[in-house]
Amino acid sequence: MSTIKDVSKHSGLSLATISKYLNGGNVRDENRQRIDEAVEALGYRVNRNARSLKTNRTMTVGVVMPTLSVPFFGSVISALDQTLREAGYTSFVCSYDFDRNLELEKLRVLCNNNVDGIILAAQYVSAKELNEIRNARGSEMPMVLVDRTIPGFVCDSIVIDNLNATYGAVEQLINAGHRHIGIIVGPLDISTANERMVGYRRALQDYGIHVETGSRNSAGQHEELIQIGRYDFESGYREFNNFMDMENPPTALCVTNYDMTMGAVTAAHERNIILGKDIGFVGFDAVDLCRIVSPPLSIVEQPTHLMGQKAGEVLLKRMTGETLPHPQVIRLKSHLHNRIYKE
Amino acid sequence: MSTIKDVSKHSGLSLATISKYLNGGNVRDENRQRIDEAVEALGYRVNRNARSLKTNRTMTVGVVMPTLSVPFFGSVISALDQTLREAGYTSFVCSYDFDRNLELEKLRVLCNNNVDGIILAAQYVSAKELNEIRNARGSEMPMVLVDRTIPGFVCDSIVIDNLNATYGAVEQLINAGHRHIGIIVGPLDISTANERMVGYRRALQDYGIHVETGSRNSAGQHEELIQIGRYDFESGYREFNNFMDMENPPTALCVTNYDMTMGAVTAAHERNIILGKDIGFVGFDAVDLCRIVSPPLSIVEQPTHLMGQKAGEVLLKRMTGETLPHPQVIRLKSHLHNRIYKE
DNA sequence: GCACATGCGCGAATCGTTTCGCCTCCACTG
DNA sequence: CAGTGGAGGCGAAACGATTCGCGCATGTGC
Repeated sequence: MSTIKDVSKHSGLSLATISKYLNGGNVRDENRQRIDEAVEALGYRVNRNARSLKTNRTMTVGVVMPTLSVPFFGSVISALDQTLREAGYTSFVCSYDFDRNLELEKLRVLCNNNVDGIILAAQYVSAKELNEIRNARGSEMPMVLVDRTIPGFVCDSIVIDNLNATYGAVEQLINAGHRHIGIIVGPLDISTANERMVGYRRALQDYGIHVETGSRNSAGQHEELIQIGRYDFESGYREFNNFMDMENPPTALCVTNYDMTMGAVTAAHERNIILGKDIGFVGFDAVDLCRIVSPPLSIVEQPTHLMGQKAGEVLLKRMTGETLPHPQVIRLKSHLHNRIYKE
Repeated sequence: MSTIKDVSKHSGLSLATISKYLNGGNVRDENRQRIDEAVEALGYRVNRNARSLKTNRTMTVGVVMPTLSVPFFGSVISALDQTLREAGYTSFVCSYDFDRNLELEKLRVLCNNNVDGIILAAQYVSAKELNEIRNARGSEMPMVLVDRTIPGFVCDSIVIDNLNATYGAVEQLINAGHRHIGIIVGPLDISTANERMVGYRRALQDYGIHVETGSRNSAGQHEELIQIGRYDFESGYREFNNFMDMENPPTALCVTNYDMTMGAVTAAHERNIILGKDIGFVGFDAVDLCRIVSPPLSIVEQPTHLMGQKAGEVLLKRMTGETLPHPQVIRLKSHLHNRIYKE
């Protein structure tokens, strides 16, 4: 592999001159040609490791996500990547596959590999650990959280207005006449899941529906209308069935992410329950799905593309050292596709 | 940020000794402790750029995929990552979003960033370009193709036995009594798509069904039973409708990837055509989906996990310089979930 | 024709590691 | 007790780039 020294020899110019030219500096026209020719002849390409060692910048960004098997994150990443690429950065994506240790490991490896910034959809990692990671190098690593925030960790974040998302969904169900409404949320230690639950509670409250919901069945057991799943297919499937097996099942249901929506729809299908007709239903994210099933589903769609774009923009500002007012938290509105069932 | 020199000063030992210990060498017990203590006290972490500059290895692998919004690739990546991680490598994923230029760019950037190996699901890039990229550095960059091969590019590959996948699917349709069978394939310059078409043709041939299929409509136009889509939702949607609008539409259909299957199912739904009942149907990949729709769909499931794992294993062997017999092409069997429609 | 500003080119130091070859020291053997 | 061998430590030279400060031309204004 040829180095800048070879280019120097081939062109008869000094290292400094070559380097300067290669980094956008001015050289005499004659020398410009000689360098170009030498580079071409030798097939020279800069060694990024050497450059990074010297400059302390890699022009790469690490993206850490809980999984890559869900369209939601794929779509965020796509927009993110495009925004960063336009500014000359390359993004490297890692998934931690919902594994706590892996999440930490990936973050550490990225820092060590000297990315210039990190985009993170955090799940298990604590504020303490994040602070440690962010300051592992001399200066503070630029970082932007997406989709989820970590309580106690002060950081730029791009999130959905989750509260209003479920508020709107539940409100719609109430307007359709429902009073006994169930919800399947994700693990409450994920901020997103928690906020969605709060939105649900508040909607009920505002409409004067008793929130400490659930009734008691004939055995006197409390029948809880807030079920906590794990954001996966099985949770949606299982909790849907649990709801329907209650003595006094809800007449409407809100399911708050993609996989759980898929699970719930599957369970409904197996029980011959027609969503939207037999019970009220609002799902999340599965926009494709709502074109397929019949009747169409009401779905909350999240602005994944915008989210990725904003995250990229904020990170870019931080990386170029632009002084921003304290951590920015951008809250994006989701969109409720409201399909009303008609006979 | 502290360096190995600081550790040296703090511990009173030489650079060479520290480095040796940090890389698994033996030092006296007493020194071991002093180094550990110094590292801890200073929060020292090796600078990977410097290390890579010296060793010419990064312990990272680049993974290049056409998209991250499809579960198929997410699942391959997950298995891949796990396999590589167990061997001490970190994988960085890039998507080229079905963009030809981006595909090239991502590959080049990865090579320049000095990954130790590359996993690629190639689409537009030519054998010539790939050879160039593979040899851009002094030695040949270890590389494994997944899911797709590039004609003329000699390389380890892990692919599906696509021919038998569609052969089996079509055979099943034939056994169910169909004779006028359509197929929606992907762009024929993707090896995978091409092979799937060949499997379709061969099945028809073997069962003595005229292959240069399609009939003529009343206007004398040829009605083609092989439709070429672009592996996306819209293609599936559009081509399904085209088939159904024919004067003499096929009585059964095979759709050969995830997105197109989704598109076709959606179109069928909108036309009130019940797949499996009104027309024979076999889709690809959408395993979740077939639990949802009614009646269940017949689906070809690809062994994504195994594919990722094998790809990782082969790449590891190449990277560690293990001499393998000439390029290995591993062909994995897919699995046909055969759901027979009963009244 | 002279002094001065300006634009370019160059030498050399530096980034943080690894590694080669040599040296020291100690324990063991005969 | 001298000789030997092996383990572990050390100094110094890389790896391939960037960059600081200096010096040499060339061009400008008087």
